[in-house]
Amino acid sequence: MSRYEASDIEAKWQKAWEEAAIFQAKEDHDKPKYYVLEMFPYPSGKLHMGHVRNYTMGDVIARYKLSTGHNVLHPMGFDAFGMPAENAAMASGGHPKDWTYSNIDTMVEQMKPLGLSLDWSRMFATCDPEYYGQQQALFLDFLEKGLVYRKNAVVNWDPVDMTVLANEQVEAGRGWRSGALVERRELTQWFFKISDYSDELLTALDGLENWPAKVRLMQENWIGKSRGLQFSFERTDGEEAIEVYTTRPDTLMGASFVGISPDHPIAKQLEAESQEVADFVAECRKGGTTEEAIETAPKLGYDTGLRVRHPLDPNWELPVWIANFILMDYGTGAIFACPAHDQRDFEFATKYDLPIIPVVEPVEGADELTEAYVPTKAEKVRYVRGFAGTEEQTGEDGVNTAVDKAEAEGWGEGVTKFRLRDWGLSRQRYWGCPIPVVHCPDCGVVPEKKENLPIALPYDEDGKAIDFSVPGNPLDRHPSWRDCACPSCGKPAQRETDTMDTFVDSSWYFARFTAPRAETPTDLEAASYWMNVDQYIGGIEHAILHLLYSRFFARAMEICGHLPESAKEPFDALFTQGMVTHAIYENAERKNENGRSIYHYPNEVEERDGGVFVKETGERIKVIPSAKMSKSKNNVVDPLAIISTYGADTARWFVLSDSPPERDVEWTASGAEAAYKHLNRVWNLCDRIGEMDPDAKGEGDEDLLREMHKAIRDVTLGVESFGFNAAIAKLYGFTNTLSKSKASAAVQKQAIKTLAQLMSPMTPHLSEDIWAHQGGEGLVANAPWPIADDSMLVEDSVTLPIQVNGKRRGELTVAKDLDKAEVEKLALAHEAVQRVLEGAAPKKVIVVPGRIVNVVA
RNA sequence: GCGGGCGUGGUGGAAUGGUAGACACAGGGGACUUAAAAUCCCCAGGCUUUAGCCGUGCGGGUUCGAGUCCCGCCGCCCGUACCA
Repeated sequence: MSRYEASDIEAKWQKAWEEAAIFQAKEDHDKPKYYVLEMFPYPSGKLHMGHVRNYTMGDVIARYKLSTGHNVLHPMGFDAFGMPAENAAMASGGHPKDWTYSNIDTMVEQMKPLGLSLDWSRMFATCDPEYYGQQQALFLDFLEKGLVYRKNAVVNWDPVDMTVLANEQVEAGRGWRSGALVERRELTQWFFKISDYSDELLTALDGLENWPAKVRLMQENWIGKSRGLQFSFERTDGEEAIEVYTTRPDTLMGASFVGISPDHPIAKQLEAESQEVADFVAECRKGGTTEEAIETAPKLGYDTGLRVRHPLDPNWELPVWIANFILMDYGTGAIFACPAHDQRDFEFATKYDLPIIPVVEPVEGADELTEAYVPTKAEKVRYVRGFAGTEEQTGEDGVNTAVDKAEAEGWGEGVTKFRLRDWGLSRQRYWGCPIPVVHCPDCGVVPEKKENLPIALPYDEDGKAIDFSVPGNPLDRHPSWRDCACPSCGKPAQRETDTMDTFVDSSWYFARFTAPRAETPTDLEAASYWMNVDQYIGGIEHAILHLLYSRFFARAMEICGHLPESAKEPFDALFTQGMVTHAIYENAERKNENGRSIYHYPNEVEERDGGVFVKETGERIKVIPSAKMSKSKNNVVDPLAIISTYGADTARWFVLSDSPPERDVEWTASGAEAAYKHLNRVWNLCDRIGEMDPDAKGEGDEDLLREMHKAIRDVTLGVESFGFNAAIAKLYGFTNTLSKSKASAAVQKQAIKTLAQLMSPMTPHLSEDIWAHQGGEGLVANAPWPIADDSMLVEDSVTLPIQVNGKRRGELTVAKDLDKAEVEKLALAHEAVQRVLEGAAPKKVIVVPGRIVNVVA
């Protein structure tokens, strides 16, 4: 009997696949194409279990599709620009480029042993000049089509380091390095006009049937289409009126004040005139730029002293307040506040003692307001201070009649607005794709010429390495790179030193994979053949931004002729997988010198006496289950260690087995061990069957074949529906059946070969070995997927549970097609039913054929 | 704050509105062994015992029937436009 030596067989079969080049994708119009893509990783330098799970899922699909006669494209690359490389350069010297490419090498080394069916010949990194040069060409094309423009936008400003901070570099309102209070500051920045596509991106969501409903809903809410009323409040001082937008014009008679954003032109004018206003606005600008920071900040207001007239009653004057929770980016940057029916306005009015005037109340009558009354728009309410429509109507009708009336009377206009803002792509950083424009004193902003692309990042500065020890963007202080000739007039000019948001890099890589070495962004023929991505797999954290930006990019690329019209929605099907988690072991008896918790590695602790303890010191451990793997919590499990102990097949089997793919999976050492034991059982089973006399007769051939066909049906269904954990449960079941079977050698051999095939998407190496051992032809990776024989799946009898009043009381085994009346008769005659009925007639009997009988007593 | 999701034994989880706990892990018992490991077999939601009762985060509702659908809470996770 031989032993299962994973490392031997895995290396052997990986070599065989490579030699046969079976995963290299070529256009082949005789077969249906299938493009499967997992979201490409950031090259952190460490592969983690989340990657393993993500890529294994994609690999199962890719290998299954290969077996079902598809021409498969399954590429891999790296999302290689971004802040961690600059942070590493800051922390330990070196250059982001060296750090990144060395990490990529490491990660490829770590990925190869997994035996993924990837076409490595198509690999690229977004920091390759060949890639980002084509991205610069796309930018120029977009610019020409009017899809790019410049405007002012706010950034996080660290006043001590004098630098722009990313949102994640702001911790509790302070810069992460300097500790200074962060301010919001305006800069001129580049934008993609994604808002041109708001309606289109919204309505097209309906066509994405193979996307999770939750992702479509999240995008729908993010785009945020709303219909409301836009109108003006006349100022009592006769100056320019204040224009507001509201989605609840029906509550206009509950207006308490008019609020403007601290960034509103009127606020800016007052800021210039009054120190008090300037101080207040400065206070408002403290803190980060995130929506969360702004929305959760304590509400601040300043009464400007300005007064406006209510549009429905010229004698009614309302004060104008500057309020920190009003965003200049949305609507007109000014609102009217109705505290009675908006919780934010309610809190503000309570704080500043402004009137709270109810407009609507529940039809059944109102209590005194202790918080804003906010009924849903579909709910029928009583308008006690309405001005349009009937007294009792739904909020929706109230809004519509209010808009109609305003339009008829000429003081307002119904307007559709979107929450979606244009995509700011400028980053004041080095390690990104340079924006290919030049600032010329005479010609202004001039696009770079395409023949000058790529505008490559400088590696050094006058022979010295780029310096990251000082805050700010090294491109800004790099004269020999920054100084250039104007592409238009040839006079001295300066390059744009902002680089692109890394979301730009990931918004078209899927298209580039179809022709990764093309001299243009895409090769239209290759793109037309391979697009769309048939199955895209990635984390739910990308549900909105990455996927929305990619949808926009596909449209913009289509307009510029880089993608066919059919690729406007680039991802036909989307699957969002969960994270890999691991328990955290927190020391329950001790903190470190800074008063922070101490976390222990899994191998530092042991379980005994019903508790968990540190092996060395015996200190008690608090176990926090299912936490996201994180370096700082010491709960990261290294896939390489698992692979070297058990092999890649074990790691692959385990990450798929225990949890539904869309949910988080908890990594447990015992789970990996169990997966390994199972693969050993399969190995031994193969050995045992291989040693049987080929002519040996046995019993139960028919039964084993039936189970085999059921396994084919169930595993196929599981793989096709992303029910990998369910497929694996079936494979456990079938393995147990086979190992107990006394069937003839020929049938057992057929069964183990089928088992190897069914396992091959998950455990490709072991399956190849079994396949070869049992005399299978060629590679199992190329073998056609088994098809279940329907005639073997038919059952002639069925066991029905019998319920009385919805409670299970017994069961009944009957012929499959026995008619309802007969089933009812048998059920009523059942001893358990008789006992409950006590001779009384049932009120009702429900027979669901093939499923259940329920007797209502 | 806002948007989205999730919550089932000791653990991971299964269950087109139709037998809650499949399949595993950990646990208990047994076989094999001088012994152990490995392997194999059996048991196993809780509480009472031959039959029941209680059980899918909490509280309501719809239904012949709810883990599943609806309403209201609680907790955790993701996103919140410069983390990728």
